[in-house]
Amino acid sequence: MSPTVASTGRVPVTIGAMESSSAASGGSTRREATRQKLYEAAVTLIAEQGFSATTVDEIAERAGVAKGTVYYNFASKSVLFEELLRHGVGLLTASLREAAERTAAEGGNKVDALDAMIRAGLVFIDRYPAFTQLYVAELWRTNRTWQSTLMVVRQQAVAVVEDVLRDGVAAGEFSEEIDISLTASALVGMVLVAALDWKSFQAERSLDDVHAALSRLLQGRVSGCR
Amino acid sequence: MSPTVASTGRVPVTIGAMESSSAASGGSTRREATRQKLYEAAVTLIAEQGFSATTVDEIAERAGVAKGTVYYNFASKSVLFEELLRHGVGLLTASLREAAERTAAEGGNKVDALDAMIRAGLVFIDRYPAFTQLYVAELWRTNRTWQSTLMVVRQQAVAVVEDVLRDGVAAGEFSEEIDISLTASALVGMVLVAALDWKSFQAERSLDDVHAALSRLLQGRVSGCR
DNA sequence: GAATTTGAACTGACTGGTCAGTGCAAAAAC
DNA sequence: GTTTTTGCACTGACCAGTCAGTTCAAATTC
Repeated sequence: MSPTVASTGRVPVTIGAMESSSAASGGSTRREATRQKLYEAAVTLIAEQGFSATTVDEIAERAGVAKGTVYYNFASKSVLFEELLRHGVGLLTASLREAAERTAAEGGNKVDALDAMIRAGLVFIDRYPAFTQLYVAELWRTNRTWQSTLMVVRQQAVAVVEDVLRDGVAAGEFSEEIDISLTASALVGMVLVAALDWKSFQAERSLDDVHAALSRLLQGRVSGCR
Repeated sequence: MSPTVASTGRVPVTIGAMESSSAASGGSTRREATRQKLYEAAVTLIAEQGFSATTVDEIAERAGVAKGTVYYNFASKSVLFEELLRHGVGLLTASLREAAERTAAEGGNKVDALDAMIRAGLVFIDRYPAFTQLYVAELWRTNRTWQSTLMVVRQQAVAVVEDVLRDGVAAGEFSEEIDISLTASALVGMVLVAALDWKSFQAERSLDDVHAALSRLLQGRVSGCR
């Protein structure tokens, strides 16, 4: 699973191994490896500086690859970015869905499922902080070429949360009066911002600390609970 | 309060009137007016495209001003941006603090104060969506010239929420076990993301709808409340 | 199994264009 | 007459994308 990367002492910001056309055949693993390196280089640079401020030369240099290679592997700078987005959000939604299904299999209720998804979200952000940062920075922008990609990808992620809320209402666990989509957004925001603040400003805290704080908030154990 | 803007049919994205050195003296209002126009132009363009992708020529053009005027009024493109940030967050914190103080004066408890601040946050985002968007996009970035400005400004805003939480714990209204800073971050995130999603993807909803959904979440009336 | 061919992968110098910031003389506003 | 704005030409740096050429491992031929 972990990619075979050259010996940079950098923090692993891997966006996971890509399995696509070359799964069964022992075929072009080389190409996948360079694409992976480019993803890793691009994700941190763009998270730090933004898309426009990051040059293709920088990405190539950090990936340890010539500029031409970038264009051999991706049609353009924004295509590279779009594929990075799609790939990263794919990992996130898979992880969220897995968390929800796991609690269901273990006989947990829907609050447990939400709680497990919060943890899965935190684990994801803990592992891929740069990706998360970049995602948040681009999500609400308009007028950009990858806008449609972003919309699709956002909907995938939010839908997982919405599904759990819907099931919870159907099962009588949540009030019928909750607004599914607004509540889902709010929950996502809660996790996203708390986690980014955690990573940026108090990195010394443990994941369990953050999870505990968010759980408390979710279960209304902060504000009295009438 | 509402600025005297030229006759563009554009949505008012004003960042409020600036009172600084020219408060008492009836002095150079003219200069302030062009600065205001530049803020308005810059905030929407940067929100849409990002800082680096926005050119000074564009800003000048949208403000209906010559390029030279931009540099007559601001030392550089990033100085313009920094002052925009400081100014906008100043408005936000003032509004949050005012909401908290108003409920206190009316004899409300701390949950009421939080609720009022949620509403104040929503009202702010409703009025200045572009500013909010731009703020979120930049907040967690590192390695940029205005990083320190951003940190200061963030701390101001979060501190208002933290103060209310601290008071609530002291008054025995909130559990002693809550983590002040993490909870504050989470609450801010809840409002921020829900509101941005509202403005971006379901602009037809009313502010009251959004407020109601967030209130419910705050008071734990979503997840059973045991 | 040595010699030769093939082609996917990669390279990096180069091009055409863009943009932040400057300089300044003249006009307008106050 | 001072402050502010205008218009516009100019510079130097920077950058996305191109392309002719290189590399090398595997396939093919003899």
